[in-house]
Formats: sequence, C-alpha cells, structure tokens
Amino acid sequence: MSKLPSKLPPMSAVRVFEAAARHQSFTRAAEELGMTQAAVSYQIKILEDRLGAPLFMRLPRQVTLTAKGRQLAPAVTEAFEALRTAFAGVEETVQSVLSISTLTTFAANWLVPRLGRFQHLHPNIAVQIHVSGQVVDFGQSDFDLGIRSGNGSWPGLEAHLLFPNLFTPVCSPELIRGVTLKEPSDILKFPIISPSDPWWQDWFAAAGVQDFDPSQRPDNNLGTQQFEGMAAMAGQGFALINPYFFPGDLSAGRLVQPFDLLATSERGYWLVYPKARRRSAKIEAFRDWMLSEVADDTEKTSALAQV
Amino acid sequence: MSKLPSKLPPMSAVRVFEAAARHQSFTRAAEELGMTQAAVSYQIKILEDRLGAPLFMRLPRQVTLTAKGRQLAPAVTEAFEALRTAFAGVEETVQSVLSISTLTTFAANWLVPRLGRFQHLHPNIAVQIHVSGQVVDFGQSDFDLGIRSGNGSWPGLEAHLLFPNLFTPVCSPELIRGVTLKEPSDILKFPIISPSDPWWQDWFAAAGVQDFDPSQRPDNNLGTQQFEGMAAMAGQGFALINPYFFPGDLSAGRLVQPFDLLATSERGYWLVYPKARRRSAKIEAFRDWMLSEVADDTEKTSALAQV
DNA sequence: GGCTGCCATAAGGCAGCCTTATGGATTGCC
DNA sequence: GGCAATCCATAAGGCTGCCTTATGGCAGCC
Repeated sequence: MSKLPSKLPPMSAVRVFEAAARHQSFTRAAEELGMTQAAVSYQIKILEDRLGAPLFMRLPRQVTLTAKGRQLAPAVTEAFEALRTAFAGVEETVQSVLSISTLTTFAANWLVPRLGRFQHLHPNIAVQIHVSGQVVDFGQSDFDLGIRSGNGSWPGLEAHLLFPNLFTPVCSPELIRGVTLKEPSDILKFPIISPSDPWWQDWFAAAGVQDFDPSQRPDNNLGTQQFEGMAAMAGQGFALINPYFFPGDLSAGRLVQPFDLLATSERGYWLVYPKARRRSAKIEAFRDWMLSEVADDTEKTSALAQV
Repeated sequence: MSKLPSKLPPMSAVRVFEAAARHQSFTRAAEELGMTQAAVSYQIKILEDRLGAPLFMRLPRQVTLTAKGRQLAPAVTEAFEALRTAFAGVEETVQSVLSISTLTTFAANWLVPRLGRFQHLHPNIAVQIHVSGQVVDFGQSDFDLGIRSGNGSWPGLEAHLLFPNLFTPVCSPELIRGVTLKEPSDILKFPIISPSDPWWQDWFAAAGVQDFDPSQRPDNNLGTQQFEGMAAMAGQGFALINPYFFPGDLSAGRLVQPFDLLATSERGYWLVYPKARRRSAKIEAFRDWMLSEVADDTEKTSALAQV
C-alpha cells in the first residue's frame, strides 16, 4: 500500500469539476465560471487523467457523473461551499471594518469628537481606533489607515497632509479682559500651562522673546493639548496649542489667540495608508471624509495668519 | 449591500495560503508544496491583493496571521482536509476496485471459475463483474475492462486476443465407449445438445456433412456453453463447445473431442480497455493475469489441431 | 561581526490554460 | 426526413500567469 501524502490534484481543475458536477453540464459550468465550454472539457480531462478514472459519462446530449464522480461530488461541493462562506465572511469584514492607528493627541483632540459624523455618513462601516504613541508599521500590523506626524515621505505609503503642526498661545477671553497685549513678551506676565513643553521655547524664540525660563515656573504639565486647551478655557493661563485642534473653541470665542504668530515643528499630521490599497472603498470613504473635515477646519481658521 | 456570487479567489493561491497558514511559514509551506519560497510569497500576495487586506503580518524572522487571516485559516484548512479525504477515497477505489464488463458466456464458462486465483494473487483488488449481452461503450460507462467478441479493432481501445471463437463437438467418454467414430457424420447417431444452435450447421458444413437437420431433433436448447458442457459430461449427448472454455475437463478426460476439426466464427474473445488507461496498475495486473491464464490453457489444449 | 534563517522583489522563461474553430452526435422541429 | 439547435471533444495557437533563479534586507545568534 503506497501511502504517499495524497497530493491534491490541481485546484483549478477541482473547482471546474465542482461547478460541472453541480450543473451536470459542461456548458452551464463554463457560463458560471466565465470561461468556454472547451476549457471546462479540458480541465475535467486533466482531473480524470490525474485520478486515472473517468468522472463523467459522456451521453449524447449530456454528461452524467460516474460512480467515482458521485463519490467525489458531494464532498467537493461541500468543501467549496465552506470556502465560499469563509471568503465571503472575510470580504465582509474587509469592507465593513476600518481600523485606524492614530497618535494619542490626534485621537483625543481631533478624531474622536468627529467620528460620529463619519458613522452617520457611513453607518455600515465600523471604525476601530487603536491609539498608540508610536508610528505603526503597515508591514507588521493590520491597520487600514494611520495618522502620524512627520514630513509626509514614507516609501510605499500614500500620505495626505491634514494640517501642519503649528502652535500658538491661547487663553480664555476672561483672562485678558481689560488688558492690552502689545507684544509676545506680555504673555510672561500670565500663568503658563505646561511651561516645560519645549515648544514654548520654540514659540518664544520665534517671537524674539529671550527671557522665558520655564524652570522659574511651576511645572503643571498636563500632557495632552486636549487638557491644556481645557485648562486655558477655564482661565488658568496661556496654553500652547495647535489651532487646528480647537477650531470650534476659537471661532466661538471660548479661546482667543492674541498673536498671529504660529510656530511650526516642520512636521505635520498626515493620514497614511499603503499605496497598494488606495482603491479600497472604505479607505477612500474615510480619506475623503477626513479631507473634507480638514477643509472645513481650514475655513474656520482661515483668519489665522501663516508663519 | 452588493450580493455578487462572491467569486472565489484563484484556487491555487488559496491552496498555498492553506499550507502557509498551517505552517506559519512560507518556507515550510513551499517545501510541502514542492515549490520555492518566492512562489509562495507571490501567491500569498495575489490572494491579499484580491481580498484587499493583508493575511499575514511580516515579522522579522517569521510570518503571523492577521485577524483576517485567522478568520480565514480554520475554515480553509477544514475545507482542504475534506477535499484531501474525498480524493484519497476516490483514489483508493480507483486503485482497489476493478470493474469488468463481460459477455455472459465468457463470464460463466471462463472468468468466474478462475477469479479466485486472481483474488488470491491480488487480495487488495476487489473485482466487480457486470454481465451484459451487449458490448460496453467505454465513453458512456464506467468500466475498467471489457471482454468482448469481435475482430480486435476498436478505435481508442487496447485489445488483447484471449482465444479464437472455435467450436467442436464433445461428449462424455462413457457415451461412446466401445464405439469407434470414423467420420463426423457418425455423430448424427447420437443425441445432440442444443441442436438449434446455428453453429452446429457451420461445423457440419465444415466437416462436409450434408444431412444434419436440427428440425428433426428435440430442441433442448440450454442457452450457454456452460450448461451444454455439463449436459455432455453427464452423458446426455454431443455438445458444441469452445475447447478453451473447458480446458480442465478436456485434459482430465471428463470430456472427449472425437474430431480435430474446429470451426471458427472468425471472431475471437478479446480483453479491451481504453488506451489512455493502459498504465493503470490494476488494469496491468488483471491483463497480465488473464494473459497468463490463457497461456496455461493453450498449453493444456495444445493437443487440439488448428482449423 | 560574520553567519544563518526568513521573507520580498525583480527579471525572465516556460508551460499551462484558455480561446477560437471545427466536427460529431443526437434531439427536436417543421 | 431534412434542417437547425444543442452539447461535448479535439486540435491549433497564443498569451499570460506562474514558477524559478538571483539578490537584497533584516534580525537574531554564536
């Protein structure tokens, strides 16, 4: 008894057999598979030669399964049914689940508050957000989209700039009521939220202010712009924030920006995804939605001066 | 919700995926499938592009299934397991079941009595005999071998002559004890079994006997040579038989053949099978066995004169 | 630090697969 | 009874898809 690992015959031939057995017709099977009747005949012959026994009896105007064919057909059809179901399931999730890897700051200050609108536009796409402090590698993980900070050049990735990484001091209107801020150094007279954030140094440097010394101030670092902006709105002092993260608060006057000066880190926030998958419907949907959201923000913040 | 018939991806790629998922390794899968690692990588990429989502995460020195890959793998493996089982089963029957379509006379007088020896030689081959009065069409039925009468020329079929369709009168030695048969016409003095068989006319004609008239005799037609031979051995008269069908009885003296004259129908008994399947082990086994049986018979009946 | 193991990718060739075209065989229809 | 239609087999031919070889990158390991 030779007990070879029972190599399976060519799968393409098996697939043709499955269709032919179901239809009991080569012509019908060819239609279903989108090929010619001759190709079906060819593939069936391949399989029969491989097995060493005929699977169909060729009757005048029809084909019928032989005993071996009948022995084979139900199992094969069942197996293919299982495969069809499995692939349909995966395709379903591929189309309907969108997983995003995003930086914490961006998720909290921008993405999460707006997600409801996307869900409303695309109720059949379930969005899964994975927050991470570090940039995702699409080769080693399984995300559809990523939000990352950088210069927009990543090999193999399509990148859309959402907005530059700008920052400028803001505060509550109450904090400076009755006070006229003439120049940037006037800010030093007020409490500064998260003064140890190095970007403060950058902004003051860009403004020509020399004597800002964070070590002289209480280090109440709040960690994320979300909290810093909230503290500023509560009148606790000046926060250094990216105006793109607070377009509503700025336009509604809950936050005011006393100086047009915007510093930049030369990096920006980018939406990225593998170039190869740019045709994916859900990716297109999310990208388009995101860019339109950004466009709306840009309108609202159009009053802001550029650096 | 588009509800297309969910076309299956290329089966060859699915097969590669199944092996790769099982091994969690492209290299190992390539070994199993007898191809190169590059080919596996290529096929997996095909499938991933088709699905629009990665199935494996490429980690430094290994690959791991993604969520979608894990969703797909068990079902695919199960389906392939079913396919393997089904094909193994068919191959088993292909190798171990030999179906023969044979003429009634041949089955009764020659094949069935000897089958035991073949079974003994090849205990793992199950022989199925289908007796039919008419010749089988290998294109429209499902037999491995056929025994048929004819001139040995059938397109697409391999044919081995088993023996010519000869016939000669025989009887029990007791029937003619003490009698000397000088010429063929002497047979007319004895009872004739199945006198209405037209071959009797042929034989007497070949022997130069004119006055044989079957209508003058009781028509106790027994139908098959098997029964006719048995009747002859029982001393009931002369039977016209093919000596190849009774080699043992002739050599043991249970039947005697008074005249060397053998008439022939110019047809013979042939073993046939589709040329395309001549490599089949079971067909080779049966053919070789059958031809050796025939050779043995020819030795036993070598005393018989040719026409 | 070289070595090994694993995967990706490019280039290139071959064969397998599919198509077109034709023929045979049977059925069904006037 | 002849003609059209249906269905499958087969031959010829072309193209593309698949596989191989070769190379490179990357990480872990002695």
